[in-house]
Amino acid sequence: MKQEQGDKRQALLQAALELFTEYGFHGTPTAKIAQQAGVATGTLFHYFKTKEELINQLYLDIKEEFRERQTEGIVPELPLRVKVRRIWENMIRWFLQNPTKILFFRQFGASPYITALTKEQGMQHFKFVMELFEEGRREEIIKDMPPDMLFAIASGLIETIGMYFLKHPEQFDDERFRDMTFAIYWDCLKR
Amino acid sequence: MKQEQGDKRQALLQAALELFTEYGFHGTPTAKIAQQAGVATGTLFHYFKTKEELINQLYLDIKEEFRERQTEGIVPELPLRVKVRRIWENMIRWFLQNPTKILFFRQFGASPYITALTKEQGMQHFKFVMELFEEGRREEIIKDMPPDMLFAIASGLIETIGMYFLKHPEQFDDERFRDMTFAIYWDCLKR
Amino acid sequence: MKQEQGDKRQALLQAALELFTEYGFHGTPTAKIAQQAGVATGTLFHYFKTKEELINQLYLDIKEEFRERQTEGIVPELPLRVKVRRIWENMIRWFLQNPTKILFFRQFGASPYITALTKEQGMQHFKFVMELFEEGRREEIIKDMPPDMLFAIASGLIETIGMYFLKHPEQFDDERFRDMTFAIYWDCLKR
Amino acid sequence: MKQEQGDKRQALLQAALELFTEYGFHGTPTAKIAQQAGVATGTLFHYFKTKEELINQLYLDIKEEFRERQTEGIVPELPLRVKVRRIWENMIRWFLQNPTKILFFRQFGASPYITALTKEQGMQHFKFVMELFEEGRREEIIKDMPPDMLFAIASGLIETIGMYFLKHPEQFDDERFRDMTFAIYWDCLKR
DNA sequence: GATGAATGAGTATTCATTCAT
DNA sequence: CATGAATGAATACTCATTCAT
Repeated sequence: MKQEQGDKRQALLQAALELFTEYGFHGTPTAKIAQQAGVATGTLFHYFKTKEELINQLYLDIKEEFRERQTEGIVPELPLRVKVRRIWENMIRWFLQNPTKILFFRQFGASPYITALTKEQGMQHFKFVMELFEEGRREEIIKDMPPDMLFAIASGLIETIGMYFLKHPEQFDDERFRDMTFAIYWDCLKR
Repeated sequence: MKQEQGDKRQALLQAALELFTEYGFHGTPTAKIAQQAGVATGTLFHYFKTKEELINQLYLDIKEEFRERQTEGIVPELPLRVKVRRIWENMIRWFLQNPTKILFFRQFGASPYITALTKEQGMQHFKFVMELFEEGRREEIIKDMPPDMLFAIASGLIETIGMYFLKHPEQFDDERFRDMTFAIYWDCLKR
Repeated sequence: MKQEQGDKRQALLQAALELFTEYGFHGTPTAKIAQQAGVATGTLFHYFKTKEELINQLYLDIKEEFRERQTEGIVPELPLRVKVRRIWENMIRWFLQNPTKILFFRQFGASPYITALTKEQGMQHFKFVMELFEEGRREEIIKDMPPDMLFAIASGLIETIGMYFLKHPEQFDDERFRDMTFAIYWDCLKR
Repeated sequence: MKQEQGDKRQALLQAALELFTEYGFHGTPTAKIAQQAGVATGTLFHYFKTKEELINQLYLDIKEEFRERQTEGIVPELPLRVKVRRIWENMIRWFLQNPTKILFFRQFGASPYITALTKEQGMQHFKFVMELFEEGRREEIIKDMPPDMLFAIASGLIETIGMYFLKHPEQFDDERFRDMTFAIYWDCLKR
């Protein structure tokens, strides 16, 4: 029984994620989230002060999970291009395994419900990649451009490619397509 | 007096655009749209059967305007790279002149309010560019990849770059930055 | 063309009758009445100051038509029972030929939309029958009871029988059923 | 405290009944029903999914109450005519004690708001009377006519008589009037 | 007379949130 | 901690009526 600590919280977040991506924030009443999570309506407000807090918490949780996955298998010794490729594959694979999560970002990344503070906190999760790019730039492997431009473009491109593979999952199993799309990504970044 | 034909409809669309990008669909009551457009609440429903129809109509209207601007100054004689560059600049410039319009797409492109039919109709507006890419691919100037992948990536990248310049408008006045960002775009596409 | 005088008024009343019996007063917008009558929305208000006036006018028009039909073929020489029978048949036949009209009364006879004044005016149309009953009472053919009780019961019973035949129109073609139901009616009235 | 179970539901039905008979369905906003019942506007929709459901529930509740009252004091040993008389008086008395309830049926029995299903369910409440009539018909006490005709006429007549006494309540205290009106009813039915 | 675009008050219903149990 | 009945502000949409043409 003790192992159920936080179970309800987690169930609420999961239910919210599924419903939000299918029906949108407004299309998803808190009562329905609670119902799908198998708890009473009041319980949601026990774990999250408001619906907005739930939304923002969900955003941060997903970002955090994303960050953890991103750097799996990365060791310092690897050459830059290999590191970038591995991170790239980590991200795309995570997208394909968690479609609702990337859809969540696509839909709500620009939503007024997500506060500026939350977005800023979410950004913290990408320090590692930004530093990697910066290193590449110093070594004249990566294009010489403002770091935030670089980051914006790289993130946007990954998301776009992820969305594409989400529609054509079978293509990702084909190494040629993986190489082709990574080539696009890399051509963008490299000098 | 006759010049006022459609004035109210236009005013409603404009008001909706501004309010939607600031407060979201749900955060914008129809009454507020009507008020800002300077018409009665009922009038909105005279022109658009539902709020959803207004939203979808707005989407299509903007896409159409976008399409018109996109191909300005393009003549058949120009070499492919020049055509692509010109279209690219047309698009970015239009973004900078119409920030609310690109924000509208960013926020609502994935919204469940925009119907699949509307999105499909919106796609029709990009035939010209798709054919241009196809031509480039046959001439072995542009990467050999599935056309929808190419299109998805190109559109995503343009939007990303547009969003970046929206945050740093002064950089777009500097030719070096324009060249640099177009180079990124072109590196993505070219063989 | 001159023969079309009043055509629109008549068309409006007819459209209103059909729509009211199908959807109720509230379920029938004036715009729909106008549309079905083939006139502009504003035109309705040219002929009837308000929707309520249209309703009340419709009520009176139908009552008047009913009154006209009621006494067809009645001549003073006939014995009382024969007169009553003939009136009875006139009424039932009119019901069967004008189902929407009797439905209109059933549905809206007690509606707050029909003003007291209208109902009183509608009553005037039944003087003839009331006098006939009174005469029968004096001649000790008809039960000795208060005239308004008699009239209420007789009217109620006719309507009930009319509604019954409306559901089973083929039975009215069978003389035995006509006799049977008239017998019920007459048993009510006669001493 | 537990005695308040269902109190709000009952209060809503009672308020609705009063307001509907006075102002009609359309003339009665749900907000007013809630207010008169002493509950919040949202509470109405907690107990009844829609206004229409409230209306139909009210219809069935009244029918059910009517049925319960109808057969009070009826024991099998009584002769048929006495049973019919007692039922008749039960019904008229109930009408006089519950004027809004009979008015409700008069006004809304034919309303499109009351669904066919509801009307059918309401019919179930009259099995007892229908069987009684059927028995009388077999014993050749009651006229030989189709059962639904008999039932329609008997119900219509009771309602008409009830409405009459509602307008002249003092007459019902006079035994002669009770006898007279029952005689009319019975003359209709008996052979 | 006839039109139909425009009006804006009115209404059913939803839903985030509270709180007594 | 958990419940779910109760709340009432908020909102999309309707519709009788007006009036400039």
